[in-house]
Amino acid sequence: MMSTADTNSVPERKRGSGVKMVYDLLRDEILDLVLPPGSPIDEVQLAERFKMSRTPIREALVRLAGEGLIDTLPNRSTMVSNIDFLNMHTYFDALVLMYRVTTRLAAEHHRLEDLQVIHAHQADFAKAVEAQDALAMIATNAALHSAIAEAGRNPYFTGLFNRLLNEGRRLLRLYYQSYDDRLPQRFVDEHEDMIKVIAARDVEAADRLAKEHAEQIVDQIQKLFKRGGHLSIAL
Amino acid sequence: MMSTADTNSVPERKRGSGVKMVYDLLRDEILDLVLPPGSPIDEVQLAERFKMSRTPIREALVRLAGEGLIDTLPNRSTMVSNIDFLNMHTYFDALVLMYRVTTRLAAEHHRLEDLQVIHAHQADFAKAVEAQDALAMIATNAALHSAIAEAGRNPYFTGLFNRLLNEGRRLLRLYYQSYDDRLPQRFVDEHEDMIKVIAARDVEAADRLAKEHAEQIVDQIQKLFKRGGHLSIAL
DNA sequence: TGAATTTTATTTGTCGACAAGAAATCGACA
DNA sequence: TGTCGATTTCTTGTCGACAAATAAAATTCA
Repeated sequence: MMSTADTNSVPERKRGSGVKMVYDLLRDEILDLVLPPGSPIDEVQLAERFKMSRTPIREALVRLAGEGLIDTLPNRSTMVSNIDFLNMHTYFDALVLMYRVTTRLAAEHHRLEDLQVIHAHQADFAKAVEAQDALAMIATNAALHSAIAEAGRNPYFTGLFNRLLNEGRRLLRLYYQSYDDRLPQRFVDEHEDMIKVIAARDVEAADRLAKEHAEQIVDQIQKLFKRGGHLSIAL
Repeated sequence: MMSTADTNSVPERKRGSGVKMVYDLLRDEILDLVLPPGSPIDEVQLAERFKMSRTPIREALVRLAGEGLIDTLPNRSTMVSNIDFLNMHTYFDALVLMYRVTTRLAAEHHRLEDLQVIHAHQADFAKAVEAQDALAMIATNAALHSAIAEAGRNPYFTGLFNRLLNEGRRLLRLYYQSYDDRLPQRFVDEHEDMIKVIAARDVEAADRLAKEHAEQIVDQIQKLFKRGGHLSIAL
């Protein structure tokens, strides 16, 4: 009865925290491509891994399915959902529009305290670029734009936009991975300009810069696809 | 071994159908205000009502919570979420934009078969208006705009838009209930015009008409709020 | 009487087990 | 040997029961 010595590390989780833990972790692993599209999700395996029953695992999976991050074959299996490369332009159309609308609204409705938050995120992004840390760039870039959206004070748009950023996070990850050092510096400057016009409450300029910023990103990614032909990801 | 004769009335549901049934029904009851905001949702009660375990009930509730239709107080209770009257203008901003963008895209990308579907929904809507059936008007109007969005062929926008339509369905219901007979005829005409310019692939006109259509609705609802002061709904 | 504290009650979160469904495996027959 | 059918296996969906957390009720004490 001694091998239980290490098993003593029973997590001792609190009551409602199990699902959130599983949800957050799976979500991150999916969005960071640790679990590439098509990876099978096994409930029992997860249950063992987290030392809990299948019930909370299941709840986390239902949530992930609700966000389209996993696909569930009835009675059969569940797996990480595919990245839809074919309809990718539709995603970018949506992303560009949301970039524009959130930035525009931020110029209209931001308050002073918002600018501080935005500046902080921008600093984080610049730091990530300088450190050439692709993963950090993704996270801080998303955080920055999310903060801008928050400043626009429209919960429907922010919810929408965050959802879109998440759905695209896997794509963006590919992008940042390929151009992992040189180009992002341009983003820092573009962000700087956007923040300036937001602070100046110049709505039209904000709209224009956001559009250019977004379309530049889209261009780069599409160039990437043309060059690479296809990507080193299991579909 | 025959007293099971009456027990024979077991629903005999199929395996995966329970959650969908509960989800659909609760969703409809919430959106149609049969369950007004604030109504408590009792798991055991639902379990008895549908003669099933709490597990599938719970899964349905998790989904509904994911769509924001119910709020869950940890360890305590779950209830139908409130309609946010304070930030309503933010909802309308989002709705107007989505009306515009989906209609515009429909003008750009629709195919012949889409028009038939759209026309069918428009006929349904006209019929509902003629019959002065408020509930049918809501359903058919949503179906029409949803079909237009589908014709735009951008799944991100259609998903977003449908979500928005659902979130606003409770509000729209109030609207249609008050102006339950005269005004909607105008919508029939406006819809007719919108469909015409979509068919003609006149993108700019589609955008303009959608904007006017949406803003007219918003105007009417806001007039309603000014007149009524507040609404006969338990917050 | 009123406030603080213990007790009870109700509802949720979690568990282990069982049954149904579908694919994979095996076997019979042509 | 190939095909069809039965069987096995493996995963999911559902169930009933228990434990934790919180609110309400009851009790104690000043």
